[in-house]
Amino acid sequence: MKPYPIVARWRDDLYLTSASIVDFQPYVTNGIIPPPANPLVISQPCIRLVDIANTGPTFGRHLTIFEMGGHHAFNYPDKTVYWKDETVKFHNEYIRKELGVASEEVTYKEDVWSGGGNGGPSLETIVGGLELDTLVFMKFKVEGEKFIELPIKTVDTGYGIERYAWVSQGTISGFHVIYGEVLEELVKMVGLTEVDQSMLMKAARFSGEFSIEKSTSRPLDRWEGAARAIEVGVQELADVLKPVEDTFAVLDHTKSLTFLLAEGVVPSNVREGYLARLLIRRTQRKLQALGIEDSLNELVEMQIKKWSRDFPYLRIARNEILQILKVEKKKFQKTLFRGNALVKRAAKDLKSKQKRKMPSQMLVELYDSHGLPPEEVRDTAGQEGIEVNIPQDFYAMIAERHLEGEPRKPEVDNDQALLEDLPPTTRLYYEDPYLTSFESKVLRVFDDKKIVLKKTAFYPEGGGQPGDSGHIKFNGRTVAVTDVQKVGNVIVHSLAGEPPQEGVRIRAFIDWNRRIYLMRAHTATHVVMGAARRVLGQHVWQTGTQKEVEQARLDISHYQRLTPKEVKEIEVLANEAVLDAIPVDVNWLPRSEAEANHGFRLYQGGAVPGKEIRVVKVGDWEVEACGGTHVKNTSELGFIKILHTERIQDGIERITYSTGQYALKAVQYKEDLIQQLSQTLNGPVDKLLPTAKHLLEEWKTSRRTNERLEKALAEAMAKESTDILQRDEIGGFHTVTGVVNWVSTEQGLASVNNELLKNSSRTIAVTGAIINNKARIIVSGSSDTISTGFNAKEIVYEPGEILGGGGSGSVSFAQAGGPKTEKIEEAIEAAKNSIGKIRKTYKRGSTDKQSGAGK
RNA sequence: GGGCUGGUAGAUCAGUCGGUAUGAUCGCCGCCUUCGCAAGGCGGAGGCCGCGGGUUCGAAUCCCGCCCAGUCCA
Repeated sequence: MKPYPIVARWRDDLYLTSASIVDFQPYVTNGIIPPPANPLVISQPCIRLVDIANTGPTFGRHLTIFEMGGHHAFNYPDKTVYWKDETVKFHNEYIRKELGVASEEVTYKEDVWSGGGNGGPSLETIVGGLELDTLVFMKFKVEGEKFIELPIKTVDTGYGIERYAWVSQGTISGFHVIYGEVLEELVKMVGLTEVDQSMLMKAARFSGEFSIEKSTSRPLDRWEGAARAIEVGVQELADVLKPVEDTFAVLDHTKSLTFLLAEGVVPSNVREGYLARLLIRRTQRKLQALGIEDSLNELVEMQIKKWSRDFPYLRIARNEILQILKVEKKKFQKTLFRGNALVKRAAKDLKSKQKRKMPSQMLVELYDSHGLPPEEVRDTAGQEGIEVNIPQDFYAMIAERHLEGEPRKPEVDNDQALLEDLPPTTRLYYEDPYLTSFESKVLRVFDDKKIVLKKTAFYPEGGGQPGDSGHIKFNGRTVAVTDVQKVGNVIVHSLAGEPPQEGVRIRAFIDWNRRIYLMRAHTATHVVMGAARRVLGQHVWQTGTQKEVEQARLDISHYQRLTPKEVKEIEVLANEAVLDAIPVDVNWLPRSEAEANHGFRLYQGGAVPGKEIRVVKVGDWEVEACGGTHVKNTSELGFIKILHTERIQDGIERITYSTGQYALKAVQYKEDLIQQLSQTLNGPVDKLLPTAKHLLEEWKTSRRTNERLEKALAEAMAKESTDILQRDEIGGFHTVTGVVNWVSTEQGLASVNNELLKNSSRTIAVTGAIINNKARIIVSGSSDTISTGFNAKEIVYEPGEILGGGGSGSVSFAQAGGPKTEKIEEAIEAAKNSIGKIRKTYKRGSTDKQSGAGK
């Protein structure tokens, strides 16, 4: 068999292909479709990120990307291909006769294997201390504690292809044999040639002990044994091994990235895109440690060159891969730049509080919210003299923050059991999507309002297309159909009135205007998808859709915000497809035939269940597996108008559009807006932009002018002795009080106060004004007043109450206000009275202090 | 899909208890200095405090919604 893609698009329970058997789950292993061959052999590229920390340290025992050789046999109750004994026999023959391994060097270790809901006996085979493969005999379905025997028993073998190569060639590390010339090139770039080769050779014999254990508290422990055995210091050994480990890891990660990006995985903060981002950032950090931080693209190019001999599609995707990496690297640099500035500020803040250590909670926060690895934080904070201890359970602390809020399970559909005895409903909407009315018999009535018909043209909700609505007629009555759902193979109609009896014949009518627009929306989605891929590239995949009558939306993977230019190009191309009047063909094909003819691009809408797949083909424009109803020809869409785009996640763009009359309506709506704008601004449509700019400029200028004028007036008022304001001597203060009726803003009134204080160092200013139909007064005092017991905040409480509001502020500056504008003079008088009482308060205050009563 | 940050001058960011944005640094403009440049000194311009609601006498600040950006987890 040819290998399957590395992104498991045909499954909704996995992002990536992690084993060769994944290719055949669940349809072959559950007996829904026959295997493409039986028995079969495959070498399947797989990605697993669970061992990412040890990829590098263990010299090749752990990898994130590897090929799993599998020979599989699917044993049916009536036909056995081969099982345990033959499998072991075949394996043993291969090892001994083909590879020439001596019998006594092969160890078989028996165990019980379970995973992914299946289980059975297994054998691990070990040669020269290295586990080479696992032979699994899947015969149980695992449900909790129970093992239930499966009708189809599958031989699931996994041969570690890279491990075979390593063992058979006896190189220092697995990476030497996997990457050959790419490794040599990288070693040159890093400058590792000066590394003590003999020490590396000696140490390699102990590389099985080098794995990073989560519990290890001291980072050098894992090299302890090797260092003792070859009689060097552990630090000396670590200095040699650290860059070697990083070099190995970089080789592995860049290969993983090459395969992931080639299959259209776009780096993102969600789903498999996040895995790609994780790999890029990890690789980038290692490249930095090795001192070759600018060589990511160069390395990936080398990987493309090497692996496209076996996987030619890598070469086709070359330009897109490199472009995506470039964009992603820039994003990472920006994040780091921003983050390090943040760490520096945090460190300075800690220093100012006389703290020398960074609390671990801060470290967690920096990683979780800002993506800063703890090591990076330690380095940056260290430069500011702040000590950072990375807790042993750092990542557990992160995990803890994400524990709350388990994803809620979808509600269990109880209807299914109720309807199990019914035959599958005949789906007239597939036979003729243009059928608007039909006759049928009522097979089942339940829940007082739900009915099942023998056959129906009502489309049940699915694939982002809402269910149809309409009505049924029987016994001279008419009842509306409000919702249509698929339950198993049966279609359930919800009614808005009293349902017919079981067995009654009814006549049904579909709300056709609604349905035809849902069909247009659905076909338009395929057309826009095809256009988007042509404009943006092969990495564009559909990640979700929703169709409505007036508009539909399509979410696609893309690594950058869509530019208005790209959106226009997509719109133009989509409408070209409409003008070209492309026929839409629908065919039911066996799963393997559909995959063979059209590739895994079929699964745009996610995994599709079933033995046969409904393939919707819009000429050469777009082919997708799809269960929706479609128009016969793209010309029926009339016109596609993209309404807007948004970024719903990093790496996912949402495009919203309308078809036909609704598209026209959208254009007309925008035209109306422009007309209204033109009337409001009193300018011709084609001069709207300069008019608006001009207006905005003018507004800004006049606002500034106003501010300046108010300030100048305030200054003038403070200097001149006008009779607007009243000047008194109260309780030893100069007071300036009164209503300033020409100010229009809080700032204006404040600057008047500010200017008044400049008269002397013992001035108290109380000014009021009507601002926005509310009374407002400000009380402030100049420098000496505060030390003599003046507190603006206290003065302002009473006036605030008088005005029907409140007041507060600081010791030297306070504001009060309220809706009772007619009482503004009264409020100012109250403030003056309070000022008169200050001295008393002050004296009493000091008396209290002497008597020791405190406040 | 869920969690967590952030959005204030051209850039990076302060802004405490809701009460005048005397905002800071860099950059920009002018002047001084110089044959000229850089550096330095002095002065200046530059803000719908992301958008829309709400609470309040009063919101950059509190509450709700939206938009934009970042990040972690599955």
